[in-house]
Amino acid sequence: MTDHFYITTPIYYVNGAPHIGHAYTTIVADALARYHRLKAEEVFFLTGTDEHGLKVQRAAEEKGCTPLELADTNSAEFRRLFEKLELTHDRFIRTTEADHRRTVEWMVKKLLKAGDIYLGEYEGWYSASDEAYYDESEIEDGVAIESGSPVEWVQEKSYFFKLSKYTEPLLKWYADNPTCIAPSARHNEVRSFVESGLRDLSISRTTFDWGIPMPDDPKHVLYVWVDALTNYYTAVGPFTDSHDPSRVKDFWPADVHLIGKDILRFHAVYWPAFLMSAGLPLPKQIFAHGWWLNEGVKMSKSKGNFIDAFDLVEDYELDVLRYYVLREIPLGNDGNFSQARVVERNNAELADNVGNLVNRALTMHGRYLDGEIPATPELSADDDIALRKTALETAKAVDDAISDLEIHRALEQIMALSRETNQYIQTVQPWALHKEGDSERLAETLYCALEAIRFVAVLLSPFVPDASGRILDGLLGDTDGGRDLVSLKTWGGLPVGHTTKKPDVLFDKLEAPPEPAEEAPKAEKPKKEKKAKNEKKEKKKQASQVTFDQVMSVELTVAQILTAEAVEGADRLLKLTADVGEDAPRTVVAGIAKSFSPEELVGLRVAMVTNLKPAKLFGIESQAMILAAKKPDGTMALSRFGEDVPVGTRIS
RNA sequence: GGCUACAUAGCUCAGCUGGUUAGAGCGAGCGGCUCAUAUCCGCUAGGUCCGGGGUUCGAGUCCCUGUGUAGCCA
Repeated sequence: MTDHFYITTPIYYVNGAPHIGHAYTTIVADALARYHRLKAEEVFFLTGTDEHGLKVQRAAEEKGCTPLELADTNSAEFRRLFEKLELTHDRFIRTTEADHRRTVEWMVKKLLKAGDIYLGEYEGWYSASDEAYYDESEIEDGVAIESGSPVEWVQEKSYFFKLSKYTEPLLKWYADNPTCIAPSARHNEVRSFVESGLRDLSISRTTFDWGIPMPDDPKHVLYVWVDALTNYYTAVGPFTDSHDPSRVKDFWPADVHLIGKDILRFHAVYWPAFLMSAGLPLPKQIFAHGWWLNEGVKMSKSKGNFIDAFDLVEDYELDVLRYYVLREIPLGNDGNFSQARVVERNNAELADNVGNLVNRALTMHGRYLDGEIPATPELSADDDIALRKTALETAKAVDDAISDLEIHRALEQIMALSRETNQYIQTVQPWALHKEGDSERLAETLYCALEAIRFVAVLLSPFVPDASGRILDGLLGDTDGGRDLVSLKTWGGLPVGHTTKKPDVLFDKLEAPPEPAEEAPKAEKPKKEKKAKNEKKEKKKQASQVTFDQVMSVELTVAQILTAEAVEGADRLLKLTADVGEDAPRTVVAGIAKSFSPEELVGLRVAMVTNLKPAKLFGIESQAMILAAKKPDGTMALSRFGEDVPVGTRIS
């Protein structure tokens, strides 16, 4: 029987532009979906948009269009993004679609039938822009403390769901299924929340009408959660137009609801309670991932520093973007999105490690064996056997890591295999075998290297699909098989006699982004210019080139630091005096106090610019400039000279 | 204020139920190869495992406590 795998992302609220968070969740889900397809499982990957609610209704009023028109427009943006990201969702669901409405109505009727819904009255401080009620303690001066948005006292009839009734069943579910909420810290968090007692949940509103009406009481529309959460059931459920009865059987319950940590409670408490009430099986896992910081700074509406999802697509190759976000942090942790780190990961791991491996191996294969894949060797050499062992173990380790949703670990394992294959080549030295004319051993070693590369490429393909595909195309051409995870159960899957073809450069090396100016205030992110990548690169190149004369116009001198002291009131400045080979020492103010104490500087011989126009800093005239390198972690390093270089020596 | 995590090499982190000289990647230093995208390979890093107390023959690994950070709750 074929295994089935059902993975969902949240549906995204059509209120505002897609940002890195939307892209991230959906890329992760896409990678997992691709992985399971590669295991020959049947996969259903669902994403979509949440389109009802007061905020959309109001925004539409302001724009002078209908809520549906606004939803159409904004939902299309998400679809456009996912198309650009080349995501492989099986359905993009919209809560305004007819089958979803049918499903929600069915769901509410189930809850009614279970006796879990009653009409009550809700009142409280309500913020329309947050679509949330706030507790008295969360209000200050008429605004919600957390979001800063205005609140008003609202009183309305409302239907309630008897959430309180499910306190014990939920606790039992958590206890019986230790991984149903992940990571484990989230499991604890949810459990302790539920242990503290649950209040019934208001599920309808009368203050707006953009939503799915309450069955038999259309004055009420269903408030966000019953509507939105139910989408997961809609997509594989019995009310879709296709009415394929096997689908709900095969795909329900979901294997993973992937979510951001901000909506954990709704998924880990409300949703299972609804399902219990409706008599449906509960999801196998709800996994809450973390958030990205923008260069170390938390993204927020008030700061306006969200990383625009379309900018990401513009700035990076898809493979590189995917690899970075999947590799850099464990799913579940917060992470820091740093351009410098993207470059490091790309250059060190994708380009130098994998890219160069493929290139060197296929070059030798083409040159030494005319690109023809030799007969599968019986392995006898220790090196060969060890490589095979690592390859097979890596495939297993990757599978284990993925089933725990430890994608970063899976990628780490794949990188280790690539690294070991480089080591293998270095050890067996095919070029030497070629020179010696040992064609038998040469064929064996190249076979092993290429087969290991096949493992790397297949394993990498859910995460870095384009480059992996190109490696496999080069290796396998249009021969059958060898491209899926099933083919990695055994070693020796290369098509014997087939002629390989070296792919074009797999991963371009990227240039490190310029360091942000030392003293520049943390301003909003500068508007990104959306030039073609090549054009950008070319520009950078030109800007970074100077003429010989320009270089020579800078007077660089070896100087010895004589004294050093802190500058009062400036935490990164030091006042130095330095012998530059002139009659009198010069005074220099240098911005290196964060990295060096005055004591450790005295006596050092360093490089200084000695014809820089003097400048006053904190009232002290600086008569030269010390050269320092700022490392990625922000600390500084000085160029240093030994005692053998006389003070005052010109550097050129 | 309550609860729950976390605090390990310059950086990012592994270290399961306690047990020989605490690991990886990156960065840095040195050396080697030349098939390769100035790539690759090898060696080197001597880190109070946040501070303090305790349990134990033995603790980074368990307990208590202090400090710091994060999340959830009130």
